[in-house]
Amino acid sequence: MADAFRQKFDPAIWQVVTQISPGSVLSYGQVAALAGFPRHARMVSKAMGRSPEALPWHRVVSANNRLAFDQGSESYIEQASLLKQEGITFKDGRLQVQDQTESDRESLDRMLWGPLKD
DNA sequence: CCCTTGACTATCT
DNA sequence: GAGATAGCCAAGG
Repeated sequence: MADAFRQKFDPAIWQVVTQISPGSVLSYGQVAALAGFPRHARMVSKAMGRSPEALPWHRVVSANNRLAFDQGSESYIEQASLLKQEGITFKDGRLQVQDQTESDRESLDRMLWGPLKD
């Protein structure tokens, strides 16, 4: 079937997105990679849309620290609104997030793959 | 099987 | 920084 891929991909994506802590964000590519599917950034959005549970989808943004939607669109406004509620501000369409993304990524690494040895 | 479509990204002008 | 270009890859026509 065509969903052979989804069956593994979707849950993995949801798992990662759910773990993003409030006030921080991850890029589509990072989510895909953390889920174990490098180079599947474009599939992330579709997987989120197929989630049966409500996900903090607004915490997933483009790699350039901008929202993936066109400014002014319904979705853009909604996502921006949700992010602002979490304390994230915007600088001329640019997402102003202090490298909280990094610490977030590290905690995800430990959570999903356990402590790493040096 | 070929072609088009994306809530993508990296790189080069 | 804005465009253009080229990879990327599953899905759907």
